[in-house]
Amino acid sequence: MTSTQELTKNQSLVFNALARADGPLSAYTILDQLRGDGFRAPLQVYRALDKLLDYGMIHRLESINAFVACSHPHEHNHSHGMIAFAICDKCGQVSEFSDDIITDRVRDWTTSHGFKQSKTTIEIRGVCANCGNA
Amino acid sequence: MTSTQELTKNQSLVFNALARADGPLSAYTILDQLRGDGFRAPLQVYRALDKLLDYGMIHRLESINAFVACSHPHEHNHSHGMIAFAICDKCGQVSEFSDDIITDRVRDWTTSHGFKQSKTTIEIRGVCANCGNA
DNA sequence: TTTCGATATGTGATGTTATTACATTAGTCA
DNA sequence: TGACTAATGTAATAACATCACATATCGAAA
Ligand SMILES: [Zn+2]
Ligand SMILES: [Zn+2]
Ligand SMILES: [Zn+2]
Ligand SMILES: [Zn+2]
Repeated sequence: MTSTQELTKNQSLVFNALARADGPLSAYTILDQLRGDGFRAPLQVYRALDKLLDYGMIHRLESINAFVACSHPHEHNHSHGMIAFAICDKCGQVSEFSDDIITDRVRDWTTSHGFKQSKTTIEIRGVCANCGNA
Repeated sequence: MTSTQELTKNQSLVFNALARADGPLSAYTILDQLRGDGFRAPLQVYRALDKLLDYGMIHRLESINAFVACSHPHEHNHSHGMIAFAICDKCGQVSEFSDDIITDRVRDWTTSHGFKQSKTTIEIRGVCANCGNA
């Protein structure tokens, strides 16, 4: 499930929309982009997004209700640590990175508190280097 | 601005609704709870929430579209580091903590990338110790 | 005290994001 | 074939959030 080839038609269409975008897209923006391909209802987008999230090919940005293609295209599912996103509020660009020490600190807290973590969101909002130099 | 006394009527009503709740509440849940106090429209809630967020008295949980009273009632605005939330998907309980090392690591990344951070979200979803022992 | 500006409020309409419910279609495997 | 699972199509609805405009409240300046 880590190759674009095995995707269904709708999943491919949604993934390609995200992959060619230069930033995150909302589900309804994707829907509008794919009307020419036969998309008519939000569920067609959301169902594909759910699968792509499962496969680790895209990420959901909780703080802006949008989705972005994973920037590590050949290592889906991020078997390494948890992922952080830096989101520019000016231009919308998203930088994805992971940090082992943050991963460790979060795991330390959860284990010491008996908390079984399933998914962790780290989103840094601000202004990127390009936009800050304006 | 760090005392409940200086709040307006609507702000007090919304804050008290969150303070007496045992977990996060959505804006519309708050609205329903306050209909008896004269609330009729979402904006009455959202405007109060915005102010309370400004004052640091409440937090917004991005991953569940809900709001929670700050669990550090006497140190609003968290002049210390950034805050992380552990959210139990079973019972809804939220634990709030901050970690200087995580704060440092995030700041290291942002400064080295010229990214001016304004607000950082860290939300850990999972199952708390109580619910995990079921 | 009157005037003014800033803040807060009331209300309806609208915009945006996500899910429910049900019917249909397409592939898989006895 | 039949039975099963996954994927899809569609309409309706739910859940979350903001816009636009009118009104009210309060404190400082004149
Ligand atoms: Zn990724
Ligand atoms: Zn930017
Ligand atoms: Zn707090
Ligand atoms: Zn729990």
